[in-house]
Amino acid sequence: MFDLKYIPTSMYCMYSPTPVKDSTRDQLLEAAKSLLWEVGYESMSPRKILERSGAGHGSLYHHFSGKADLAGTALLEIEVELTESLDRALLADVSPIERIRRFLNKKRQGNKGCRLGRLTQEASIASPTLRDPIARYFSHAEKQLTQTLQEAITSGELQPDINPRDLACGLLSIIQGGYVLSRANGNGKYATISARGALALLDSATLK
Amino acid sequence: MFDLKYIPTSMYCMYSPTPVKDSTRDQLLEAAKSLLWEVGYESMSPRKILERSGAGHGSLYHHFSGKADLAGTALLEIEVELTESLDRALLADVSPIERIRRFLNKKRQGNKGCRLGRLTQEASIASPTLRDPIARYFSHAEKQLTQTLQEAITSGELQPDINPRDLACGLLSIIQGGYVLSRANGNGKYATISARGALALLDSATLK
DNA sequence: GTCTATAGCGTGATAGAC
DNA sequence: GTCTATCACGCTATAGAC
Repeated sequence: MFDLKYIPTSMYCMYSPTPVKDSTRDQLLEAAKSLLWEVGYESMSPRKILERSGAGHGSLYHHFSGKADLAGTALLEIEVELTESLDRALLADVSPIERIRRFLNKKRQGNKGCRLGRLTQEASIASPTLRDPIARYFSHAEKQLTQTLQEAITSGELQPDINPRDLACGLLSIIQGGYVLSRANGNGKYATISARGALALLDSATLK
Repeated sequence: MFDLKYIPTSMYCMYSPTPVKDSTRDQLLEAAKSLLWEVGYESMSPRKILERSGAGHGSLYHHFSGKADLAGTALLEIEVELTESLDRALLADVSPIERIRRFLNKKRQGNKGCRLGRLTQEASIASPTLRDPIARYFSHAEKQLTQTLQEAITSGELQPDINPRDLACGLLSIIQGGYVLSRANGNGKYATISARGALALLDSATLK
């Protein structure tokens, strides 16, 4: 049996023409998703979730087994959203290198951090409920970028002596590290500056 | 008057032939430094600090005004240590590009994260006590890397159309992002893989 | 300089009425 | 499905004896 309750909110549209986004459960999820981005998992107290969602104490523990369960469900939705966004950037409607550029040029909120990457430092991600969505997203991103870079080599756009997987990880890291620099310097622009550095390097490895 | 109490432990050797590293205050600092690396600031409770250091409750609040003060002092020491390590890698005893390679090739503990970068996601770094040492380190690193890359361009090692500051931020980001990937994947090797990607890109931007 | 006792507060969850 | 009351616990800090 396929329990509709466990389908991420962002996927409802695939199954229902009128997605119910204003149920108490959904409001709890939206509150959790925004708090995970703003303050992370450990600092996201039930109190804050209830304040932001407008839900009552009873509702949280009725719809979810607890904080970890709510966060895990929220992370599943975030995973879907980020994965869709990544796949859109890498859509094969332009040349492989052009897709990579589109990915690097994405708008990013440096001062807030990556919605998944920022949770990576917390001790609590040792728990599979929290770790799995994060690990799956990065694993998918690595795979898709590697494949796109491999295509770029095959098509003669990129120097053939470059290891596509190493470069894929390097590019993913630049994005994640750009967030770190942004927060360290208290200046969201560092995410953009770092991406620009990556674009320049990529350019010099590109065969004209 | 220059208060010796505020000289980072790692600098004692410069002033005294027999550095006192076993005082209760120093034990508290060492415990805080290791905990900041392992669990971060917010999860570093006074209880854990006292357990690890062997000090008693009274000592903590005698030597420091509280948790924030202790952490701030510990961060000052970490800042000095990381800065020294960076400067050693960039020592001008080899060619500029070779110095950059030495920096990228440093041994790193991917599964633990950067001792300063990992604190970047916590809400508490809004406080200057915690933010300043982190911001100073990254600012210094950006400056030193930029200068080294500029030298590489001047000496004809690096393509002149590359913006040294953008690239400096890109390289710093790759290191920081490598830590993020390592923790996301639960595999410390990603820090090395990302650095390898950076080295390859740098190679292709280097004039042979 | 270190000890013990204690305090106020927030967290994360449970119980049971409605 | 939501409400209020309540709980045990850990956090961070203070007080005052020694």
